[in-house]
Amino acid sequence: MSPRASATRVDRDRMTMKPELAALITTALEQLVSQGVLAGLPDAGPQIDRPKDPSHGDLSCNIAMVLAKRAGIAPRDLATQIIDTLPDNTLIDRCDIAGPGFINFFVNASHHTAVVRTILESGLAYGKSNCGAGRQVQVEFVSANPTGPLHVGHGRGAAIGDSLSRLLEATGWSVQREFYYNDAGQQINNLALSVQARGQGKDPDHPDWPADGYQGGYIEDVAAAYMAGDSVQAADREITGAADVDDLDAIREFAVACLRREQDQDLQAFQVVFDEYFLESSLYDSGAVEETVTTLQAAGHTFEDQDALWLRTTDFGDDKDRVMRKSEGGYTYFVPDVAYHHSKWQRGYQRVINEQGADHHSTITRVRAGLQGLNVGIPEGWPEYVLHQMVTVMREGAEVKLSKRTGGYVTLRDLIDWVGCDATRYFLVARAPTSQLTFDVDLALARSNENPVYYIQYAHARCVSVLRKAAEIAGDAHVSAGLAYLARLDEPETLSLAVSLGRFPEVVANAAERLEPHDVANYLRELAADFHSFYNAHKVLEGAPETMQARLALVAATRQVIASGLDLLGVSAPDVM
RNA sequence: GCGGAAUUAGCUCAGCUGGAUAGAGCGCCGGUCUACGAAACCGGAGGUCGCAGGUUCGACUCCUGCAUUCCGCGCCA
Repeated sequence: MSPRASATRVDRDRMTMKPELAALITTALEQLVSQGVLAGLPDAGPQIDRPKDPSHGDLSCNIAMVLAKRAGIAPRDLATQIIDTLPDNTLIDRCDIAGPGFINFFVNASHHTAVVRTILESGLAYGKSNCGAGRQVQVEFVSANPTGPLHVGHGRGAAIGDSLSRLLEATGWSVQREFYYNDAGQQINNLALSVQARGQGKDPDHPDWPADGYQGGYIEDVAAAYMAGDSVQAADREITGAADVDDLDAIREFAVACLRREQDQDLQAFQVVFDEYFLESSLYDSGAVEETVTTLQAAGHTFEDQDALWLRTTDFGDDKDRVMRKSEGGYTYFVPDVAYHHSKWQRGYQRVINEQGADHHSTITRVRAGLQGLNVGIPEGWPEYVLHQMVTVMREGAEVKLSKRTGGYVTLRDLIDWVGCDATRYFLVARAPTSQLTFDVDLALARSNENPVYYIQYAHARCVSVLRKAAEIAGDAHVSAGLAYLARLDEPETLSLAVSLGRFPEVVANAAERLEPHDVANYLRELAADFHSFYNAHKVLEGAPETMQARLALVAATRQVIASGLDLLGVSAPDVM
């Protein structure tokens, strides 16, 4: 286990009752060692799980089965000895030995409900941790070419990348969000030629239409604006159309600005904000591309063949060598890619995560190989990658393949227009990145519990509604008063909700460590279900005042956790729906 | 052909980095509102975790092979 992973584990466990139990078990094991029953302690601490089946207790431990062989004792016998040796404590009410040798622990109910106080006292800090310890991490995502509107795949990247960033921030990392902007290279020429052709009144059926031209309707809009002399204000530039159909440079600049502006607006509507847009063109301007080539040459990793310059990427695990400089003199895309990642390293990011579509997966080996070839001390597995699979869009039972704006692919803007920002973000982030995603537009619009976004948001709105009603009677006093009566929270549905609330810090830490934001989405679905069950089983605003106040505190804590969890996904937590 | 990802209920998907009788939602069947928000809740039926081996106290999870699907595989980006 790496030092980092080990630090993470300790940090995560500190926030739950797991470490308390782990400490008790470790004490017992030490005792057994001193008695000569065990030869030594295990390398890692005892593994403690939350059983799925309630009859197996609140926590369980497999340590007896792990140590049985080495100790020469039957697992169940060893389990008995461990239980008998456990120090006195208030955490565990009782424990069982089950199956082949599991030790099942039943936690005292007060430890479950105590989390309500913790949540209300910590507020927004509940669920956060500090295993990042303020270290820097860069997350690069979206990085779309400025040749058209963002498509649904970019949307998935935006949702995952931004949520990852939020998770890392919540676990103590200092995150920089970066968008790599491919504003140089052949595809930009194709863009300029396409706009020019439209400016000349040609359409894609015209015999002189550029070979790799972009055919979408948005090209016509750009051409019309350029010829009309419109001004375009994008985040990093303002350009006025020169209206000269022969000036390809002016067209290029104008078109890039137009599409940059459109992407900016899409991302704004999606509530995703970047700290830095890194321009590919700057790598040429600064000489970084040239420098990359000469460094790789000096390091002896290149060779010339058929008038081209090659990098021996096979030295670093690639299946074949790659061309760096084409025989006609230009560089392949992979050279600026290496220069770009080198710049990340030079900027001091010892940890970098690239969120990309899985269709780019073959560049990973190449980029890493190029970075190794530079021989500047970059670790082999640097940078990290999170790859997401394709997205298909379904509507009324059929796949949607056409979009008005592009003439082809469905855009992120289409999705936002159809179902709103919240539902779009939730659905795009709620599935494991490695699985292909079917985005069902009708499902995202449904207002029932088949739609998890509304299901979770509805739970939040319900909490707010109850709290509002209680406040009309006695202000906020009820909630704080309830902390004195948490022992009243003793029904199964109520305890189950409290247990779920207590899991939140583990879920956040684990999702951040595994770089899997969908864990949070799944957790929120379960938490909302627990809340709805509790809500239907027990009237909050009725019964004994002490019970009511305790339940109000529980509701306030639930509201807090749902809001925090939704925020990690970039989804709003409405008070009313 | 090579590389990557996937394969779990009729459908869409989880499965906590090896644990106990594999879970949700939808759909299907049956219940619950003169209402703290029914956008909700409760119950039922539904599975050979693609197939075959292996590793071990224990495999949906790890390893090997096979099958199927998707994505890449240019001196394009």
